[in-house]
Amino acid sequence: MKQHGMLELAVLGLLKERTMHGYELRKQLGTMLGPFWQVSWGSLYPALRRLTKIGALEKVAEPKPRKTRTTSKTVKTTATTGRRKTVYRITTVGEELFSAMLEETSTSVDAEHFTLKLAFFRYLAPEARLTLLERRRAYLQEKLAQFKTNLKELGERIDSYTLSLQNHSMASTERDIKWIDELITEERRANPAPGDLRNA
Amino acid sequence: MKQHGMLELAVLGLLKERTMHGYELRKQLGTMLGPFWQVSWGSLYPALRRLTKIGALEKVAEPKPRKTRTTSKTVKTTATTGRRKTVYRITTVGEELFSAMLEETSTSVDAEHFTLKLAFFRYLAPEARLTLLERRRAYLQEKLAQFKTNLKELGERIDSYTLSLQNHSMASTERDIKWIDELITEERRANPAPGDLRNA
DNA sequence: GTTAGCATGTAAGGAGTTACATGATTTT
DNA sequence: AAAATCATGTAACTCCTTACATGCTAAC
Repeated sequence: MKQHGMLELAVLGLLKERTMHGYELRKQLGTMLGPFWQVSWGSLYPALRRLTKIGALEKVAEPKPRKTRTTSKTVKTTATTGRRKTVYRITTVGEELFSAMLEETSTSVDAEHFTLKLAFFRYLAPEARLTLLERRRAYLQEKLAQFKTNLKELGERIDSYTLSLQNHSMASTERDIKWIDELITEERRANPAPGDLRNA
Repeated sequence: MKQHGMLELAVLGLLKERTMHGYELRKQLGTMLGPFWQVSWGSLYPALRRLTKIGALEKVAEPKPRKTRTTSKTVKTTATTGRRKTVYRITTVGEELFSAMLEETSTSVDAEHFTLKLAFFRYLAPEARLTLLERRRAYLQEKLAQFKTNLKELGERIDSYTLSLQNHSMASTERDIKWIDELITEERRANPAPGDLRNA
């Protein structure tokens, strides 16, 4: 039971839709979560092994050891090196692990965790979605308050670059909050809470 | 010669202004770079030791070993444990290290590095500032293009959450670019390049 | 026939975190 | 006198990256 494991959550989530091999997985990661999310081979492949070892994934197509017809030299059967497309499929264990990780609300407040979970929101129950959105909102609001305190403390003795930085960061945070608000509104509209008599 | 060492750069930069002890340093870090930048003790204190060891910092006020008047029990001189406010000062070596790290353009393209360097922009030469700004701009533009490619590739089969995420991220990136543009404009206005005849 | 992209992995290490451990000083 | 906050540090660990190492396959 890992606390973090963002990569593992992402991998499991992608494999829920269809089987894929490592190389493909990496590209999909970039397309789904945006171009800032780039994983290296050095972390992806070990993650796949780990997940396979604990039974969350299984190899669907063993890379058939093939005879290397290396332009008629020595025809050697490269059993260990005969690797080509190790395709992975998620298991029942994996599905459960995915759900557990997705539902764990404790760590999901920072930008990266939140972004990742949002990408798999459709797998979450409506109430869990709202919880997450509200936690994220509260976190951002807290940071916003800290920005304001900072600016007062810094007062005059602050150079133009730092000031510009603070202002830009604050504005970004404010827009993030507005965006979360939109998501919350939309969420409530689609899944009204029991007892919510807004459209009576 | 570390490639990264963001923390060390930040510490040196703050100590350029005035001497500080660890605890104070941590708070200043938060106020200067925004509330998202929180370092833990477990990384700050080791960093201070490292910097001291290589001669970039020096302890300005040894924590005087004092007699612990522990309510008249055994009056023991706690020499090793008698620690209270280890104040650090930057040395000439440290100043040079700071400049070297700040001027190193290679790694400063991601958000965190860029933010950090911007906070110390006044210590950079105008040309170096422009170089950094333009590198960051190019990086963001590249990411923006990737966003657009992604959206085309994903096409229809994308859920509303992921779509919202992509759109928000793209909009953020676009605003970041605009902000950089403003910084560039302001920079050129304040320090016109030789041969720039804009205000002839 | 050689470059570019596909495909998989390992070893070493960097940068930081959490949890632990201790004690002083100030505020309530 | 208790609680909060100031203050410093260590050990173990996590997650990820870079650099290395290998080889296939398609395109030009």
